[in-house]
Amino acid sequence: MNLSPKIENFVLHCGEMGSRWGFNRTIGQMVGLLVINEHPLTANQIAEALKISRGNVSMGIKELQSWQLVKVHHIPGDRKEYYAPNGTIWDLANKVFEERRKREIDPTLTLLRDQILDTANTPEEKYAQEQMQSIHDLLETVTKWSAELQRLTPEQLQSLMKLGSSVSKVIDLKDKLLKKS
Amino acid sequence: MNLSPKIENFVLHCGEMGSRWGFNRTIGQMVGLLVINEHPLTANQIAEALKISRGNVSMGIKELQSWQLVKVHHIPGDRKEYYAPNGTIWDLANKVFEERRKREIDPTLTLLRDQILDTANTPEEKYAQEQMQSIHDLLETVTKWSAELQRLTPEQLQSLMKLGSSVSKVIDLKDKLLKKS
DNA sequence: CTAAACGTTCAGTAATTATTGAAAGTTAAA
DNA sequence: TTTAACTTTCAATAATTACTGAACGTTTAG
Repeated sequence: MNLSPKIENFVLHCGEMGSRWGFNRTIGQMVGLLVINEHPLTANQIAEALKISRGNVSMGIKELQSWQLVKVHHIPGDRKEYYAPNGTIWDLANKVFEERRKREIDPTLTLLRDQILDTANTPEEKYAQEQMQSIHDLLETVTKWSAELQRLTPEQLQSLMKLGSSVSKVIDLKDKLLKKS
Repeated sequence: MNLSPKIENFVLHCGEMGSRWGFNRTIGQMVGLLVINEHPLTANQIAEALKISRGNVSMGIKELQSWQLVKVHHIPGDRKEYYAPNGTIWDLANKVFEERRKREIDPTLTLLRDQILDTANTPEEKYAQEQMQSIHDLLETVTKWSAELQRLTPEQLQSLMKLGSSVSKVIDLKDKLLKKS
């Protein structure tokens, strides 16, 4: 398991990105490695390629499974587990979004709702609640939108983009149609 | 500068979120504190409220300024600097997105483009390039979309959401209109 | 000019997070 | 049942990241 410079470069970059997207560097590299390889890899191959311990691979895989990002393959007559990405690039990105929504946005929305419902005792609390309401509305809007986008196939999205239409134009169209009907 | 339990709760939560959004916990708390307070705060007030050192506040403010998230106020006859959020909640969110795009997405796109243009020497590299192409397309699509969304006011977005229309319906409409014309 | 009031920097240290590797767990072939 | 081939776990430790506080810089009032 020796990586070509090109592929190594990509894998290292995935590591840097991974640490900004909710994983650590090593786990980012693992995803990169799995994505870039056409065939599933064993834990030992991963350890060798990334020069990390076998135990670390095991923990990384566990973490990735909690994000639903990898799936396990088996080869008849072979007891090793072979790991591969759980879906297309698009699927993986969706899963990360979805999981982060669950872990970060949803608890925040709950907290904000609780605070907003509580009565404000002072002018400071009044202002605080208004701000929390803004954050709440923003998060709700963004999550609803991303849910909408996730429903589309990448092809749908791209064909829309390629039409060169801006979303605001589409919204205008929508508004016009609604007024007519 | 003593925080009410309600507000402290919010600020602590911002700390947790901050560490998942590209800052550290303390900086997240600083943003929370500034956002929740109607009036700008001095560095000492921030240090006292969050129970951190004066030096740490200075570093945090510097970091937040590099993200364009705070602005400085001055009161005539007062040498202290007063810090406040640089815009509405919506503005702040946009700035974070924008900054992360610059720092993370753009360099990734550059790397991917370089690799894709390079000639593939082996079948593995061929497959690797295909995957990189997918990632490239995904990132481009997502950034273009988020740019579109950023152009809209929160009101526009929310009114659209409240119509109960899914984006795919809007796309269908768009397609129909294009065929007719 | 001096002192007071503020902001910044950064070396040292504390806190947190990631990794290793040895031990224990699991499975299945012989 | 034993053994070999694999995976998992986790305490110890390494690596990274964040924080403090003292020293220094700057500005202005007296």
